[in-house]
Amino acid sequence: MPSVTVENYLKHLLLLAEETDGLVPMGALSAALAVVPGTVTTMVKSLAADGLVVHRPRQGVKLTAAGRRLALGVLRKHRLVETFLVQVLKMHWSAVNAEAEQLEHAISDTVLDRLDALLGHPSTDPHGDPIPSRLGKLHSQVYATLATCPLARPVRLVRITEQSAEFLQFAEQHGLLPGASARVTDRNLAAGLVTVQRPRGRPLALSLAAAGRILVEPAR
Amino acid sequence: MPSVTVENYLKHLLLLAEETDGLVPMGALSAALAVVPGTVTTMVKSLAADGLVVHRPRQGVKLTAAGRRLALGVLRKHRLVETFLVQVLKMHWSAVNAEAEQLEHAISDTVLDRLDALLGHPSTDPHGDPIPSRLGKLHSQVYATLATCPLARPVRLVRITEQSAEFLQFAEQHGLLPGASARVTDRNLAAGLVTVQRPRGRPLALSLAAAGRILVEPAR
DNA sequence: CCCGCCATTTTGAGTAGTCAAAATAATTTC
DNA sequence: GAAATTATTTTGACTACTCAAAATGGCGGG
Repeated sequence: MPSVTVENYLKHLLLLAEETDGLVPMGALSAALAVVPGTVTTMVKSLAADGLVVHRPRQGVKLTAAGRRLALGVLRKHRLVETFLVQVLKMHWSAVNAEAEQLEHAISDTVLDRLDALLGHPSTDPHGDPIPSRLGKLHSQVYATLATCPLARPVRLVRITEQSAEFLQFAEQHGLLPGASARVTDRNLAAGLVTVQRPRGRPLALSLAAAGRILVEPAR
Repeated sequence: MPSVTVENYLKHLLLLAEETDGLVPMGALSAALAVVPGTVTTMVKSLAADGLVVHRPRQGVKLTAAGRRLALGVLRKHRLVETFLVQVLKMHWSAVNAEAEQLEHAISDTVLDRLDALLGHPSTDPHGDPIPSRLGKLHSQVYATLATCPLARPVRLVRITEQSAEFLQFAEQHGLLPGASARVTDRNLAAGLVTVQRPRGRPLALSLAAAGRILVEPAR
């Protein structure tokens, strides 16, 4: 049975792999886990010895098939627990990430399956992030973001890829929830500013970085 | 924040204190936690240094007020989680102890309060064990058991103080659930045997030890 | 009163995970 | 192409928890 620590290394590796697409640099992992780089090196070598990752020294790490399978299991627990906390316990979506961080390591597969059924086998969590299936399929679609979508066209928000409670509260405050409609009216690369327009709302300015965390699809 | 290990030491100490009423011998704790006695000695000394227990060398341990408060918190989580697993997720009561053993260390007070409200603030868990209140009150009543109650009088089962899945399945098989009615028709101390009669059932023989784990109150 | 038994404590050692800081590579800069 | 910067790895040390096995203390039986 993998330890809590191992599960966290694998989970973050999976999350970082989505972005960096290939080898994850040690520094990125170190930052994500909030441990010093030396610790990551040590730990990654032991994960490699267990066949969960491959380590290219001085270059980075990536998951093996076995490591990915484990990581998907943890991610599934995390996102199903989040969904439960919001839908059944009526918690605020900005608070559930921290809670799920703990519970994902304590919940058994048996309990998870019951939870899944209770929730009606949801395919995304409250942030719009896809929930891996029991078999470890992750229907990860490539979406545009508010930083990259066409100007002036109506879009629907599908996913907020940022977990910090502050950001999520800010997003909600301005109606930027999964499912909402909007339109990017202006994008100023030089200033790093994006202006979005919500139906019946005033224009809202976002940093390019923030806009890049909000995934959208064409409306209608 | 106390570690999982510390929480387990304190919880088992609380449970054992109910039985031994006073100082818990090191050996009992060692057996309950499934670690060698030397480990318990070391650990208890460090708990004592933190003011969570008092250690009388060569005699035993007991909780301080601070230790008891923490232990009651853990027990509350354990029993509320068990109740949730049975009532909401419809799990079998013989399986939930093992699950709760894990979850009790991962669930926050916030989530716990919501769970408590969702369940309607129950006062006992599915085994009939009392759930400590949020303030740490444990309405522990003194009950008779099938090994000590008057002969021939109708009684109602209120609580099964044994968590092993095998025992619980056996109990259920014969209708020995909290809430059920029964009558002790015979008690043979020499043979260590108790005979109980359920309404519309055949007489059932139990060991004295098993009978002592089933708490009852006078029916009606 | 001493012997032996049992529970407990001590001692020495191991595992998992972590940090601080020095050593080493790789990459960029000039 | 040497020097400087930055990422990574090594080394040595620490914490929390555990076990095995030897030492100790208390107690009942003779």
